[in-house]
Amino acid sequence: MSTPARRTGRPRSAEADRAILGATRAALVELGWGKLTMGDVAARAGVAKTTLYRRWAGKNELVVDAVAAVFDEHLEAADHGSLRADIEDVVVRFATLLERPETKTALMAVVSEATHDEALGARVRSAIVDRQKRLVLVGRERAQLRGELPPEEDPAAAARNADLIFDVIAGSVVHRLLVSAEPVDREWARSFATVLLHGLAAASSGTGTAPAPEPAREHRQKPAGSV
Amino acid sequence: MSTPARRTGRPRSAEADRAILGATRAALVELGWGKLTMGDVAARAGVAKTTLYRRWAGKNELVVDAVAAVFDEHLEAADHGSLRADIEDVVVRFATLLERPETKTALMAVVSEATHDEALGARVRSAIVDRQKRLVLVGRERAQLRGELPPEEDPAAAARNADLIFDVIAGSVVHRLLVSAEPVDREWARSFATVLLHGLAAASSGTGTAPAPEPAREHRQKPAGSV
Amino acid sequence: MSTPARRTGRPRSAEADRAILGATRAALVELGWGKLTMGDVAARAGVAKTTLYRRWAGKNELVVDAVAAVFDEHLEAADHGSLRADIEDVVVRFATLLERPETKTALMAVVSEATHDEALGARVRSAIVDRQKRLVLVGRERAQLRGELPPEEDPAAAARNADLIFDVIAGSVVHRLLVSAEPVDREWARSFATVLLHGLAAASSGTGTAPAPEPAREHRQKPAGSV
Amino acid sequence: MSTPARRTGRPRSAEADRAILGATRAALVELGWGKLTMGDVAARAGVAKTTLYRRWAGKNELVVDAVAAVFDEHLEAADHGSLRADIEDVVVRFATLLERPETKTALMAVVSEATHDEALGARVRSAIVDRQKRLVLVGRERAQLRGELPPEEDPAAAARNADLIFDVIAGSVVHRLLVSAEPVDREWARSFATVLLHGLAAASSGTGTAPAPEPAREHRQKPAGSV
DNA sequence: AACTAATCGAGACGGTACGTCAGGTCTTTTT
DNA sequence: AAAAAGACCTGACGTACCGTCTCGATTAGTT
Repeated sequence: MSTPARRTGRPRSAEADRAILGATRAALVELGWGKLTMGDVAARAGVAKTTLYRRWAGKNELVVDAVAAVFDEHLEAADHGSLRADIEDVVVRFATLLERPETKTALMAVVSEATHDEALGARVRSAIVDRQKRLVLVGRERAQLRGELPPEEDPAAAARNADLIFDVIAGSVVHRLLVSAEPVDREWARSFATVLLHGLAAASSGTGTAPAPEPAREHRQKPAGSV
Repeated sequence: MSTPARRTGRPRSAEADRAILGATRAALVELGWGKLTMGDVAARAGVAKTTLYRRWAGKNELVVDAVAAVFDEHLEAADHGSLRADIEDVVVRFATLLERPETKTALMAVVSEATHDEALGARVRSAIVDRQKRLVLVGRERAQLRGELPPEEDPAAAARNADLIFDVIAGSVVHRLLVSAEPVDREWARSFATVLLHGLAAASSGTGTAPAPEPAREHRQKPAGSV
Repeated sequence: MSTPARRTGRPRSAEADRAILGATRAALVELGWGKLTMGDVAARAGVAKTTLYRRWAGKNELVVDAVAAVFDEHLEAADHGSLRADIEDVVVRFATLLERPETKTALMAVVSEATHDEALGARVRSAIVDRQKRLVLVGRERAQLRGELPPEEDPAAAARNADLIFDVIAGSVVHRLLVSAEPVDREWARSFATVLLHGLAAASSGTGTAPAPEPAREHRQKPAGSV
Repeated sequence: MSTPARRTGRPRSAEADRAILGATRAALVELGWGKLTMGDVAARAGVAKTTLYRRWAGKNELVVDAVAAVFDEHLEAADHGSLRADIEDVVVRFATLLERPETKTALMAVVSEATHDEALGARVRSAIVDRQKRLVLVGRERAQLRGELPPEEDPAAAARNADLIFDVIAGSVVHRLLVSAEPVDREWARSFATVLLHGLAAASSGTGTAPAPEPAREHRQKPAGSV
């Protein structure tokens, strides 16, 4: 039933697929996105260039698949007993993953290409991004079961909310690591979790207004320019 | 005294610099990062390729400078009377900027390259990223003057905090737009501001612990769409 | 046994070879050596530059081969019934060949380059020069059969002699045409043949001494150093 | 009358001229014609490129002048007591000159360029070639004084004859050295002189016919391939 | 002694060609 | 039919020289 109508001729080597993806990751580590070439990957995999192009449309597609596998392997959401712990954990996990040399460049490069190639964008989202979003959903559900967050009522709102949270988490970590080029350590993760936790609570409680921020009585004598 | 030791030989044409950066931006709009070539930029600027290479080491460096000018022009922090309004405004401004065709790809591409070229990374930060960080500092100060946020006590903590906030804002917007490929509209800006506002309050007050999250009793009366 | 180990992969296009050499000759005619560029040749031949470089190391090598073909086509030694007629004929033929626009510059340019590129020199000799030397050998043999010249006894001396004669003929014609820039017409050919014919007779007869040159009666009263 | 209307302004440095020509020769030795660049010559001479172009139109003109000086220095016709000795001597002298690395390439290169630049051709002839022709004239006159050659009667024929002899001598030596790439040693010079001497005698005596070449009795049974 | 005009060094400039490299396609033989 | 091998076209790369063009700084000769 699943076997897709066995065709005539020599079947594609499954071995080759593995070798190619492996070679791609290895090349990414050694050379980075920019210097990685199809010819080089083919040579590393002990495969002809033709074989590569028979399976992937180009460099972008190949790299997306090669990197997707790495993401799949390393993103699991363990239950740490509290929402804060779960957030901190997922932040650190994601950061660790992004610090691997093969993902570091590849992700940004592929995202960059995706800005003018809608098909590639879709592939990136389905193969890499969306599977991470699952973590947010799982984490929220756990928090709700624990009573740390209120249950959802409107499914659409819930989805929007999850998207927002996901963009905040993933975006912040990526920006910290790849743009600011600063480490995501335990301390940063804790600070970030603090911000997020309070934001989350407010968003979930529907508070559309600013919190009464600790009366903040008389700081106004503070001179400008203090930054 | 300031004149930087007037050297011998024909001085570099300032005109050329302007023409090249302009041509680079034009080419970015028309072709995007990937299709932009040094030869094309030179031709558009009415300049020899060598003149380009005499001033910039390569495509990356050139694009960083060209894009930096755009950022400089469009990032100003107007005072909107409240921290929430200021946040929403900066988010929308930044998103608008990122949606321009010349910045869209260019930024990510350059960040991607910067992951294996430290000098380029430094250039990106000093020419583009750090100047945006100013907005965060200005906004915070205003909020403090308004009494919306408490004054800083530990300068180091203040700096760390500003960095965090900056990564959260910039990262979230970038991720939303370029990775998730969803629009940053007024509504999203509002939701994001809500999250950030509460997180900010908590972070500023030094609350390292989870908020007593509004005992989560009765959120259910809240209508949907609240994020 | 002769088949040179038929290899795998796409074989080189013989068509391309022909097109390239043809294009090179055409370009030489139109532009001359100096203005001929690899890119232009490739374009004329409807071939990629890389294909050119895959087969020839550079302009020099390419031109040698292209010119060699012309020489091959146009140098044949017809039997004109006498040594004098044969010499005159070969001189005129060679001159005609050298006056063709594609050979004119090309030959000297390549020789010039060969003075500091031994491999190129060897190529020039094997592809162009040595095949002309054949004409000398054939002509001498015919003359010997006719009884115009004595047979050779020492093979080594014979070879040396042929080399000498060849250098004299080729060198004189080249110098007349390309250095002195005077035409090689029937009259010049006749004068040259006269000189060579007598010299040949003396050299062949082994006469190492000057001929008794028409007693040369009494010019010696003329004072020396008059110039 | 000779002073060319002394103009105002700073006069050209005679020192520079010397330095440039010297540097050109040095560069020719080290790099050969092809790799010699104007910029390099200027640098070696400690002079700006502008200074070079103010005095010479280009590489060709510069090299012609640089090489001409070398020829001038080294070509003198000493009287060796006999026509044969004079011929051998001039052949060896010329060969020695042509074997110098700076003349070797330069001469052919310049001749090659001259084939499509008439002005350059004229310059080459007046600066280099024609001054060598003098040697032929001097040698012939001496030989006539010695009684080795008959005096000239028709001045036009005499000039034609001198041109022929000159092309034969210079051409043969150049061809031997630069095309055949064989040495011009004493032995070769002797063989060449033998050929020329007899040819000269015949040409001078107006003998337009072949010599009776030593009856050449019965060599015809000689098998082919003897060369 | 001041003026004038050409030269000098330095080096940037617009060009042209170089030879190389990667992307992707096509053709051949082998499996 | 798919695979390995490798030639092919396209197009950009970054470099090297070309010959020209500013510059500011020297030099003579002229006023």
